[in-house]
Amino acid sequence: MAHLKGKGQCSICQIRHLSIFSQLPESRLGSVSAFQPAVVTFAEGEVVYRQNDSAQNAYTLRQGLVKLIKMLPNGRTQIVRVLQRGDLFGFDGFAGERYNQTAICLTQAEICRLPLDELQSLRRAYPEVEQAMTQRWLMHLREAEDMMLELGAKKAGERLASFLIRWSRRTEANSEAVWIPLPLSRAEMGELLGLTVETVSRFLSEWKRQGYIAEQRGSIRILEENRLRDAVCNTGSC
Amino acid sequence: MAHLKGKGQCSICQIRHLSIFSQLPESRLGSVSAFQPAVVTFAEGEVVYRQNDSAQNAYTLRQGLVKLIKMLPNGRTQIVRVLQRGDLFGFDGFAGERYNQTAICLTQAEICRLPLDELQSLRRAYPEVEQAMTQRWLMHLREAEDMMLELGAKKAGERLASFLIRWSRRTEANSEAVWIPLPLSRAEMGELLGLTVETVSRFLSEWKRQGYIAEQRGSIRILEENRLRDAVCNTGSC
DNA sequence: CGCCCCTTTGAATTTTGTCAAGAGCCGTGG
DNA sequence: CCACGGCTCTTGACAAAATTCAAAGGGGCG
Repeated sequence: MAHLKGKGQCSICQIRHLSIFSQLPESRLGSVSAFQPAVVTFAEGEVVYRQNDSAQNAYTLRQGLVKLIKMLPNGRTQIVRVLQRGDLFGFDGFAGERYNQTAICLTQAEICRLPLDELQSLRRAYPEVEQAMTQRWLMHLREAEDMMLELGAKKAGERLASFLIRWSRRTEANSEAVWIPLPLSRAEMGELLGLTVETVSRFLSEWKRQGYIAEQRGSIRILEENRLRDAVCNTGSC
Repeated sequence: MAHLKGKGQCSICQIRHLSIFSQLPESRLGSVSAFQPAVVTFAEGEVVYRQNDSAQNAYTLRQGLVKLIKMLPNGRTQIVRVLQRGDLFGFDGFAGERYNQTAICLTQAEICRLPLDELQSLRRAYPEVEQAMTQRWLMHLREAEDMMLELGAKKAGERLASFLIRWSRRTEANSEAVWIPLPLSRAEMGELLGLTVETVSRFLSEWKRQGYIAEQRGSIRILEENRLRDAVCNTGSC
């Protein structure tokens, strides 16, 4: 079960530079009680919040990975985003009253919990915070649009290949021939890309046979990014 | 070619209640020069701005419909949003320097042009404007996520059916048995839903034969919404 | 009227999903 | 430490879905 680790202290937080509070002068962080939010730890697979729950808190991811998913009544699932360190999520309360997705931990995770009303006051009080949030929302909107292009205009192999390349770039500047953690099951990659487990598995196996990629215990290595891209995106689709 | 109609006057603008300036007290609108933005008319098919152009202006749609599209190098395109009266678009300049999509008029359109730097000052000067913009961005983000679910988790018929239903609700509260303008070609519906012209055409023909929908000169009428939904979403997918 | 574009329809083909079986991996408990 | 049970992953064969290619029909506009 989710476990309250204690009060966080923004002033000494190691990921603050990645958070929406990155631009706040340090002097502002010391005394204010709003800057001592609850830090909660979650095990792999645990739910942070559920779609349609009433939205009370926003969260900042400190450690680990979290997926945001949406589900159809029949159970088919779509991952709409995979969150990283420093990402703010669960801010749906600013737009409606209920969460619009379900947040589930992909790995063990450490998450900072911010009551929405406090976050609202912080936004009002500190233009830096307001601006950081806006910046992120616009970025997310862009990413969501990019993802619509992936899902709507590319086929299975193209989607999977560009996902792998994007994923590895997101952790490593020079992504070729480096082991990159990829804690997503075949099923989860499928849910992210609108494919079945089997389709994902088939492409990955094929690329491993070809030597374009290598895989090991939840990590992946792109050996031949160009040939991977070429194999799949031969018509200029990536 | 796009044609400058003149200066708009926000104080007497008929769609102001739909715009990001809806909550501004009327007294603020009179004298300020920023509230006399350029009004431009476009013909069907004309481009308002292009992906990767440097972003100088944001726009508010006054009349007509506009699509925002993204394109792959190989020409496959995805419509990421269809804009309505009052919608703000082209605000990419707040997040990067370049437009992230191409905006094309689906019909003849009348569009209000707001230089981004002026809009930026307005945001700073008027919290109502800031708030209205944020509200819309969050809404768009939600819609984008909903669309990802459509594209990733539904099949052709399901996507098309729920698109038609959403589209008709968006114009009419009680959408059944009312003629709703639908100025999208088969190709465009395909680009929106990640399908080919032929697939779209086949489903629509079939539903017309079944009497679920009727069509006439760019308008559509949903005759049997429930049966349409049932026919396609039998497994609870809609 | 004739041309052009959009749409419809059919048939063949490709892509992806479904079903089923087996292999590999991991943690648990004996 | 090993065996067992429950997973995820892989692979094959088949089925379904969607695309592609081709051709013909229709409607609007010059």
